[in-house]
Amino acid sequence: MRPVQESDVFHAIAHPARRHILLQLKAGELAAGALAEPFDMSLPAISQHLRVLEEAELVSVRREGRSRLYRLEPKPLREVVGWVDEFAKFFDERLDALGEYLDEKHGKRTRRR
Amino acid sequence: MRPVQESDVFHAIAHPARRHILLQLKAGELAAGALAEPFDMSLPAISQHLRVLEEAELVSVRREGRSRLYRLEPKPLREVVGWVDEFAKFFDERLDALGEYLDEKHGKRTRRR
DNA sequence: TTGACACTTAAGTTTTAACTTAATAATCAT
DNA sequence: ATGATTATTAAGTTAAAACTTAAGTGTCAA
Repeated sequence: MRPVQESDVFHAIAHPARRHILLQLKAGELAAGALAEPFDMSLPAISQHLRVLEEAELVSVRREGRSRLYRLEPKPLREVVGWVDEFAKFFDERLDALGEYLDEKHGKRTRRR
Repeated sequence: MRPVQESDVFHAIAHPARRHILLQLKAGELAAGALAEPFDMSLPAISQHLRVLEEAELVSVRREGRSRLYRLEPKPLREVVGWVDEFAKFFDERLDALGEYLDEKHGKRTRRR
C-alpha cells in the first residue's frame, strides 16, 4: 500500500523512545538535552526523534538562549483516540469471553471448580 | 533504545493497511482473501500483515475449509487507549488556545472582527 | 574573540520493514 | 488421483528507519 509517511501520527508514536518523550513533556516544556537524558542513545538520535515528532506536529519548539524548549502539542493524538474509539464497543461486548479464550489458548489453565 | 519488537501493539497499528484490516474485522470474521481484496497488494503481503497482527494478538485465526477466518481481538488496543489517556487532560486544557496557535503557524489566518 | 555549551545537520552504516514472485500445503470437488 | 481454490512460507529485493560519528550553527560568558 502507500508508503508510511513521515507525518503520520501512528508512525510517530510507534517508537518507544518517542512515546516516552511525549510522556516527559506532560510535565511542561523541556530542553532537548533534558529529554535525551533518560536514554542510552546519542544526542543526535534524540534530535532525530524530536524531528519526527515535530513533523507529526506532536511537539513544537522555541529557542530559549542556547536551549531549545520542546512543548507537547496533543492535538494530533485525537486521530489516535478517534481510531481506537472505533473499537470501543468491542471492549465492552467481548472482552470477558475473550479473556478466557486467550488464557486457554496460551495454556494458562483456568482453575476448574 | 531497544529495537521495536514485533509484538508491539503500537508498531502493529502503525501501518495503514493493518489499521484498515482491523477496521474490516469489526464486521465479524473474515477470510484472508476477503481482507486482501480492498488492497492493491499481493496476497502474501497481506498474509504478512496478518502475521504481524497475530503476533500482536490483535487477531486470532481459525480454519474453515480452505479459508482461514480472522477475528478481531481488541484486548491489546487497551494499551493504546491507556497510553493516549495519559494525555486526556491536555485535550481539555490547552486545545482551544492550541488550535489558534497552529492555525496561525500554518497561515490559515483567523478572521479578525 | 575565544572557547565552552546546547544543540542540529550531514553523511554513512546497519537493521528492520515492506514488498515481490515462486514454491509449497491443505482442502475440496470431480 | 487430478486439478482448482485458498492460503502460507521461502527467498530475495528495495526502501525506510534507526542509529553512529564528525562537522557546523547559534548563544553566552570571560
